[in-house]
Amino acid sequence: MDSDEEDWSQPLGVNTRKDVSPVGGYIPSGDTTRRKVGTSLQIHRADNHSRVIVHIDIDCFYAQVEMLRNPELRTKPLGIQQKYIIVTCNYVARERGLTKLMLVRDAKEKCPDLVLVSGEDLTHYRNMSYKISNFLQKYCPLVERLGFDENFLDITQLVADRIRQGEEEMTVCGHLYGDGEQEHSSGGQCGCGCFQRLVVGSHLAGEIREALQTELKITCCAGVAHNKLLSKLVAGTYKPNQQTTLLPHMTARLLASLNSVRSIPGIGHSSTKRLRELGITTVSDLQTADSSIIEAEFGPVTMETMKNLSQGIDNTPVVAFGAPQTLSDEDSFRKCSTVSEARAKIAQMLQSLLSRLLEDGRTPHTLRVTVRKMSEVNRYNRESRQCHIPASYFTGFSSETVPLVISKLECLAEGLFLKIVDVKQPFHLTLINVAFTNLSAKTNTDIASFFSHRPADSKPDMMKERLPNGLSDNDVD
DNA sequence: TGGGGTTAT
DNA sequence: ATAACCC
Repeated sequence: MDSDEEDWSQPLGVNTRKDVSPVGGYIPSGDTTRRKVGTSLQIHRADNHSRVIVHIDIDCFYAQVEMLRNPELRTKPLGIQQKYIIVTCNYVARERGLTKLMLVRDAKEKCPDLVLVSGEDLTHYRNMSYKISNFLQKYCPLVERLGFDENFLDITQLVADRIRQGEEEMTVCGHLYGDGEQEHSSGGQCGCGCFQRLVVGSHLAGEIREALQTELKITCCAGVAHNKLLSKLVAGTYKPNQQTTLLPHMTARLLASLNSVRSIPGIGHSSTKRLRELGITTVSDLQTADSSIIEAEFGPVTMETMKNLSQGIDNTPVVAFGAPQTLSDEDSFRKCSTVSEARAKIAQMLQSLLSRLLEDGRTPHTLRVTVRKMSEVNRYNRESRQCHIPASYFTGFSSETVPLVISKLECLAEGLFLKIVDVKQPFHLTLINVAFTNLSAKTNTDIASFFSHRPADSKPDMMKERLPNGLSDNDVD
């Protein structure tokens, strides 16, 4: 009966090792087994087909949110504008040749009747984004967010349950990657049961997408595969509002369809540049490149990760999302060159951040200010300073005390700002970011009021308020 | 390009 | 504090 069942919760294969990403949050990697063969070290990468992963990619997310807010926009070409670019647009606009991250000028030229909606305030998008992730979590406990509009679901357990209940599907729900091409080569059976798992997974994905459509009025694309990398890559095969399933034997085909190593999630701008200097530009280049050449440039861990990615191997787990670790607000502009200007922008951002904090319920223990300075050469240069926020700032935090808290935080933020910018010299800023981090678990208001209603002298020494006193509160963490 | 996020060093 | 990475 259960002979086909596998223990998916335990790492499979031998010599399982959790690789540490060299940098960034998303460089997946696979398990490897090293074997001495003569004098050379052969590396065998183990592909793991035991999981079923779904990647959910909301169609032109910001545009969908705005069309829900104002249904009249549905039939019109719609662009979501941030500063002078269209960050995304609906499909009516795409049929007119508009693309993501297009300059407003170019977009208006292509499509004079384009309707523009400002998307600089992310409040509605953020709210809908969490609505969607929480909705998905009701179906599948293991949901990982990637940005505001993408989610990974590990539905391995759900699939196993269905198969145990006797479900036997013969055809996929939605598209099958590579279907319609010649050489089906034995129908893709791999002998480990992954075919049945992925087919059942495609039906679960279909049901989840259907529910998302009827209950939240949101359409999306989905990719179903045996790991995160492939589920994400295959999700975009048919757009919009469609889903695609990849069987392991078509992996090479999917990877061959990519133009550049840059198309692999996890290989970003910097790695692409460094690979190019090694003469590696295509995924095929990376697959066949000499491992020692890559290792010399990136080190052994990243080399293995990249080699694995180039072959569609990715054993990184889906990590359940939680409350965000950062609450930030930023604004970019052509020029900010006076302290009062900066002060006003920072005050504005603190305002909106505090309402978000109020909703969140947690209290931050660190404040960070980041600035982008104008530079002749178009460099990526941001500088930041952070400081501790005394816990007293947020004791008894409520909508009534917001103005008080803001004024204190403005002082902290200005202190940080002055550490980055020498305001005695002329300066030219193009961006300011204010962030709260180090968010503590929901602070129990009862505990706070318990202490604040006692006579001051009955407080334990450590709980006594330390009012802002010179620089003591402005010390770096 | 913008207004967010994450993790690693 | 910065530098990667993701959207």
